[in-house]
This record gives sequence, C-alpha cells and structure tokens, in this order.
Amino acid sequence: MIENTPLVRKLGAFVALSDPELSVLASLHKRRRTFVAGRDLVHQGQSYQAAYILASGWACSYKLLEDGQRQIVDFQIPGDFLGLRSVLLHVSDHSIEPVSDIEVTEIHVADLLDAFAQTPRLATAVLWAASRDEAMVVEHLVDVGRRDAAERMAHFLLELGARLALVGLGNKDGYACPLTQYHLADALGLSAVHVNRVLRQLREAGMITFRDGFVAFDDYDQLVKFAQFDPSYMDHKGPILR
Amino acid sequence: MIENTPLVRKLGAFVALSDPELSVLASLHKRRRTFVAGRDLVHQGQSYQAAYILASGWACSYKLLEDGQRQIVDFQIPGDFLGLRSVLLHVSDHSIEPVSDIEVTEIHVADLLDAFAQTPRLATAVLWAASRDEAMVVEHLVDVGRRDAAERMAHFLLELGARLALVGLGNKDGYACPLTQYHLADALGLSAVHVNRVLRQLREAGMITFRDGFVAFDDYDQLVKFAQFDPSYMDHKGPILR
DNA sequence: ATGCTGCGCTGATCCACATCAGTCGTCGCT
DNA sequence: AGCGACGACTGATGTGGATCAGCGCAGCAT
Repeated sequence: MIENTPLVRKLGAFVALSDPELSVLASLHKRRRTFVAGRDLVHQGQSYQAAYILASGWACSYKLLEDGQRQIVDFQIPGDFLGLRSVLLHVSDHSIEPVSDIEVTEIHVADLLDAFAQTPRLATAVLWAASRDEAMVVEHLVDVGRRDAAERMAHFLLELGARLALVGLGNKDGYACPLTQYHLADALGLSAVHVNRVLRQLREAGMITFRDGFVAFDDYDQLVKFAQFDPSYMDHKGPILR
Repeated sequence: MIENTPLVRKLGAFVALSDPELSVLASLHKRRRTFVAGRDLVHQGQSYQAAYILASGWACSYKLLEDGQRQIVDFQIPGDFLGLRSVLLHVSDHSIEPVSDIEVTEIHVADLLDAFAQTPRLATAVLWAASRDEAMVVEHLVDVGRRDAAERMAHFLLELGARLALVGLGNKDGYACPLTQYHLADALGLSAVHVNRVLRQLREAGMITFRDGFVAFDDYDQLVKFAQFDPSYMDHKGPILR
C-alpha cells in the first residue's frame, strides 16, 4: 500500500492516480529536511535551488520591494509545492519563508520531468495543481484590488480555511493558524495597525475570532455572505479526470 | 517548414522544440474563429468551454464582484492561451473579454493531454508557460498591493511592453495599445478618473505618453528606475531546456 | 530584578485616492 | 443636421487606511 501524503491527497482530488503512477510519485521524494520558522529557504534573485513538497507546517512566498515593503503572495500549507515555479523559470522571482518550523521533502526537477515522460497523467495532474495555485493568486489579487479591508480579511481567511479543509487541517468551525498580524498585513496590502482594527471589527460583528494561533468562524454563513466568498472552484467532489 | 506562430515563438524561448514536437503542436490547432471587441467569450461560472490560442488582437480576463466592480486579472496578447485554466479546473472562475477584435484558434483539451503523452517535453513547455503567466499575475499582485498609483501604472505598462517585445509587437520606444483608461483602471484597482491624472503626471514627468492607442516610453531608463522594474524573469536568451 | 524583544492593541492626524458632477471632442447613426 | 454614446479630461469634496506615537504583556536573556 502506498502512503497517503498530503500531495497524493491533493492530486488525487483531480486525477484518479493508478498504483504505478503513485509509485512514480513516491519515488520522487528524496531527502527529508526541516527548516526553522523565519529563516528564508529561498532568496529572491537566487538562480538555482531545489524544489520541495511541504510535509508539515506553513510557509509563505513573498516579494520584497526596494523601499523595504513586502507583499506576501501566497501561503503554502502541507501538500503544496515550494519553489516549483522558481525552478521551472530557472530564477527565483520571490523569496520563501517558513512561517512555522516546517518539514519538507526535496524533489529533483529532472526526476519530475522524467516522471512526466513515464506517466503523462502525472504531468496533467501537476499542471492542474499549478492552475489551482494560480486561481488562488488571482483570488488574492481581487482581494487586494477591489475589496475593502474587512471584506478582504474575511475572504482571505475563508479561503485559507477552505484550502486547509481539503487536506484535513480545518473545518467550518475554524483552524489552527500560526500567522501573526504582520503576516496578514503583508499579505493583504494593509498596515499591521489596520489589520488589528479590522480583526476587532470582525470579532465585534460576531463573524470571526483570530486569537492565540486559532481562527474561529463564529458565524460561517454570515461571513461567507459578507465576503462574497465563492468556493466553487475548490469544491468539486471526486476526481475530475479518470 | 512549420509555421512560426506566436505560440511556437513563446514556447521556443523555453524549450528547444524538435520538428515532430512542432508538428504535434501544429496539429492541435483546430477551427479558426474571430470575436468582436467587447463581447465576452467566456462567462464567469460557465462550466464548460473550449480553450483557445490567441492569434491576433488583445483580450483580458477579469472577475466581477457582486457590487459591479471588476478586477482585470491579466491581459492576453498573441501567443497566449485563453481559458486553459478554466478548462483544467472544469469551471470558469473568471470571464474573458476581447479588448479589440481578435482571432483565435480553438484547441481541444483532450488533444492537448494526448499530446503530452506523445511528447512529454511539450507538457514541460506548457507547464513552463503556465508558470510564466503565474509570475505575471504575481507581479500584478505586488503592483496592486504595495505600489502607489504612479509606480503601479509605470510598472504595469513596462511589463506589458516587455511581454509584447517577446512576441515582436513592441520595443523600448513603445507599442500599440488598444486599452482604454477604463481598462487600466479595472486592471490596476484605481478609478478611471485617477488613471487619467496619473497618466498626466507620468507624461508631464517626461517618462511615458499614453495617447491615441499608443504607449510611448519617453525615457525608458528613468521609467525602469521609477517603477523598480526588474525584467529578469522574462529576459533570458535562448531556450532554457535543450 | 531588570531590561529587551516580539506581538497585540489604541488614539490622533494626514494624505492618496474615490466619488461626484460636470465639459469637450469624435465617432457613428438616423 | 442632430443626437447619442463613448472616451479623455478636470475641479471640488469626502474617506479609508497609512503613519506616528504610544501602552501593555509575555517570554527570555543577563
């Protein structure tokens, strides 16, 4: 029996993977490594590095501007790739920081590309995963571009919850969340001060409580409505491609 | 000799494609179609539609919010895929509108996936193209999240110029640009009024002139510096993967 | 015990950008 | 010739969120 990693779980939601495909996938996993919170594992501008699959903990990818501001582009949770894009584009256009202590398994891109040749369905699955990640970034863009601070916060925390629920790390009551208010500020294009105020508003409105490393959805339905959250693109039941 | 479409040109920048690969790629192109400016070809929420490759003209993909605001996520120029993500995710999370009259060629996703099986390098190339598109969206996110209106505008127009230059439709002097100020507003998360003011500022600063369907870089170097534009990730010479 | 650092939290002030309410010029339509 | 419709453009006024300047608390090192 082949082990049920977060990645297998994620890809399995899209492509019904056969046993040979699963074993090719398993053979990609090389060294297991750990990184401590806060110390970057990839630096913007770095020209080569490995790609990883996140096994436990959270990370974030971000870009730094010259004036010291930063924009967090996405958070990675277990089952997500780290640095795949950097490797494909052969230069990292962003940095990656572990939010908590993390465990990863290294993958060699050459192996990944070989695997595509052996099992093309795997290529499709990875392309699908990349598309889903892009959809996430797009939603994030809409957050930042067109929603006010409170909607933005609500929408963002809901989306994170939905992603975590997919890998079994959360549900409609809430989830454990190692982010600081500074992380949220850098992700949402707000100041940390304003993040604090907005969290207070949402808490006082009885919709969501962010406290002590835990996000609690106090009124999930109201929140979904307030944030105009539409989970359809991550909602399907069972593999799309058989 | 196999024809040199914008797509071949784009993928060729990454993967050195062999003749058999080129012919597989050519065989994907099915019906040629045209669409008129302004009438959507894909609606948000639509559950199935074809994917296309843009042959001429510009399009944009956008998301609509319930309150009528819209966020343009990306513009597509010749050589770009239209709706590939929608097809892979089996539901469109966004709409696509032709900015000008456009010509496209339809591709069947089943054919594309078959092509991956025959020529895995093609899968790699498409995954690369998807990564590059994602990098674009990421840069756009940084624009909207962390740059002020003028930097945002400058950066955005520079990036568009760099993309167009890759397919031979622009250079450091400028490019033909069918966008209205409303398009720019919806893309950059600004009001049309403010777009107008910002364009005036940039023009009066002698950096860029947007007028009569043409973007002119009046002082490219100053502009690059002002916008903190870093084209490294779209700058490489020759195929990365041989 | 004492300071130091990281994180959450708050009030006062300021400014970038939105919104409102227009003008003007150029199409294409009848 | 007249009339919408659309896009570029402008001034006056309003506001969401940044910035500044600060407090409180817990954990940790000295």
